[in-house]
Amino acid sequence: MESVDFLTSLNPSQRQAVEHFCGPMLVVAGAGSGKTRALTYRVANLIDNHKVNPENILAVTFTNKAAREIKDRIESIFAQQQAQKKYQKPLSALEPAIQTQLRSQIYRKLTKHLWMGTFHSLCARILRYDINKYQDEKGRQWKPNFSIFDESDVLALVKQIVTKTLNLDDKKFDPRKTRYKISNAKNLGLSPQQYLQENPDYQGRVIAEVYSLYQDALAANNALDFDDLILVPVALFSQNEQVLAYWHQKFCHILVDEYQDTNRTQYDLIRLLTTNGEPPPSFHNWQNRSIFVVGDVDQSIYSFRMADYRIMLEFQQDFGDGLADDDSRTLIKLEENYRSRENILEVANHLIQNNTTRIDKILRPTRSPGVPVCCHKADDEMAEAHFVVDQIRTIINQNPEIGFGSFAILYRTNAQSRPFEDVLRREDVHYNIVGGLKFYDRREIKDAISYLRVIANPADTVSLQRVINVPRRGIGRTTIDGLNNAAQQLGVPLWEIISDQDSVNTITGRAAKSVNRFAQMIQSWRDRLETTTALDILDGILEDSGYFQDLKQQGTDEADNRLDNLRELCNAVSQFQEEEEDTSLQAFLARASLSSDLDNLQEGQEAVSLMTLHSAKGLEFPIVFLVGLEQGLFPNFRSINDPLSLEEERRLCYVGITRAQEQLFITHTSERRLWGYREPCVPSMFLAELPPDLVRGYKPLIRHQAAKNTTKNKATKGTIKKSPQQWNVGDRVLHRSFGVGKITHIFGDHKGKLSIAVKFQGSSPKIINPSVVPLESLD
DNA sequence: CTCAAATCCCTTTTT
DNA sequence: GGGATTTGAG
Repeated sequence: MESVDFLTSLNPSQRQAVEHFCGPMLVVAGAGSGKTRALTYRVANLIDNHKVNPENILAVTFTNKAAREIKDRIESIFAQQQAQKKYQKPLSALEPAIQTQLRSQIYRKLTKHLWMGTFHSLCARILRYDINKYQDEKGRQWKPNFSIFDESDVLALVKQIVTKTLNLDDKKFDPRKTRYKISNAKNLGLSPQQYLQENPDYQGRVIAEVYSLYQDALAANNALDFDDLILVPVALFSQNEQVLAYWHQKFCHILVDEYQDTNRTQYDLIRLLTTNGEPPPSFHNWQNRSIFVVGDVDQSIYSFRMADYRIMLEFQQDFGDGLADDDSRTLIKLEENYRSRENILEVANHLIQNNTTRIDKILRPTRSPGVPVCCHKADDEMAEAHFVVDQIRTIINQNPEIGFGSFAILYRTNAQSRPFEDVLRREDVHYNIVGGLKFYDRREIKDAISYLRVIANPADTVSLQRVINVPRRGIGRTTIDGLNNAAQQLGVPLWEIISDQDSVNTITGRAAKSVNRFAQMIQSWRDRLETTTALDILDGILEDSGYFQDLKQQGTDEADNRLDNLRELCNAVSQFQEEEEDTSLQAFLARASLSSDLDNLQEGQEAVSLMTLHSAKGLEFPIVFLVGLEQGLFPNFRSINDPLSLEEERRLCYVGITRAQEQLFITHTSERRLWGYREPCVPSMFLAELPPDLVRGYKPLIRHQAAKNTTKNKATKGTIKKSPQQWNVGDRVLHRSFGVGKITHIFGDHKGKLSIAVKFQGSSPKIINPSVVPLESLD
């Protein structure tokens, strides 16, 4: 096979990343620098030029959508290649039928065998094979037909444990906060016992107790939560050498996207798979093996779920050669931005300079300046929405070639979407909203999924209780309590009682007949599990259970809507059956639990996109509206007093700005309805941190004078308080939030921007630009 | 056992 | 303002 010609379209750094074969590699890739392209081509290159078997490649992406897109692109690359080879024509010049045929050949031969997806979906797949080999420290075990509990299932369990089992004051131990603490513990890789050791105080003891009971409950339901999907493989790999060895040998080439947003447990997983759990130097045998990670510390925005960008900063020490950036052979920087107009990029660069925790990295524009960034102040959230929609209309009227799909409205919180939805709907503009109340969170969908879960996993008592009386079949509280009691006494899942006619007849009264009929219905579908498709099971159970009939009978608009949603669910199942290799009910349930709203966002649909800044990560749009830039909203009030959180908010803002290709609008309001009350709003502090000469429509009130001076003379910028300061390695300095630190490096003048590395007590070294972030010398 | 009214969170961000 | 959960009457 001739070499792949896609390499010629890359810049030298990208090409270096793509052609890297064995050994470790860290790619520091700024926003819009073509990192997804590098990742895609690298996989293609491994297969094509290095003859790596696709089965031996593990690629972790941040969303399922990204995985699907990368697979599609790889398919295109090889289909293109085959078209040239077989027909001496470009792919697009061939008959559609031939094109499809080529693509499906590539799919069967190559992309189907790639292990590509999110940490969660890949781990769920691994567990499907091996979870029966796992036992936790308390002897809890799971079976391969485990359920994946979503956030509401999990919260209900924790709530029950806190208020019922332990009879605690739920004011003192808020189930939500307790759940969050358990999740954080899991993301740090801590078991209940380990958590207890680290938190021996009263509160820690209680949380550890809840955590342990919570694990009991999960095990009793043969269920895992999201965090377990990663934690269990890590624990399994740590306790079972053979299992680890198998997966280590299988995954020779590992790629991780968005590495700055991995957490400790995810890192442990990657480390184990890469090193087979062996300490250095023995794992430094990189023959036919690589670990390739891509990320950007400036875009780390998931610390609330325990993501830790220090993991990325430590890559060179962990896996790489540990040399300084310029000397390192295991580090590549992608610093050219191909996405945004220069003006937009400069605004982003200027903002992010205010952060202290950064990697020394610059992002160079490759595109012409374009129009200035536009800032608009609206009276309230309705006026803000009207402004945005007016702008969209105006732009489209002036440029008929631009479609609605070119626009995105990005906000900090999901709650901000409502006014935009209202105005867009009233103005008859198509829009696509990501997040908020998700499809799989709707009541009827959860009911249907619960039926399927009960069929797939008899131990899933949570789902069983959800559907046992839906629709109403006369099985009420007292009946369920009685059955539950019996199950608890015997220490068996509720299903064991329900499925035994004698038990049911003894325990319950009037309802016995209904319970027996229900149990028989579930069992009859379970018997057909192996021989019936997922779609037939879903359709069958919704019919048998009377769920469809109940909704049809109601005849309300709401019921009709629910019926539509259920039909949509059936469509999702049938689409799944067409797409996937493993069409089992369990595989579908895993996909349903792990798919995000974002995964369904179709491109090319001419609709305005609405989503949170977090959801927008990794996406790009020609025209972006960044809305609600108000102090307390963005940055969010919970972050304002914590310097580290505030920096994360700023990174979030940076992510938002760098989504825009051609034009960026920023809006804020004078007042806004919050919980039904009108609250006055102060412009976000981030607005004052943008370069005034590149932003039209915003005059910072406080720093106006200073801003004017600095733009006139860039060389003196930032030395606001003092005359030029001399910094030396070893100096002790004071930072307003990190306290006292010691200078460890001085990075020379870069375009007149000085960077110094400072080690503060209790944190990793920070790169600081002293002309932007005030530092006081103590020597 | 079912339904409607009262109450009680809520708003960070998500796989 | 609004949606989920809980309470109390029939």
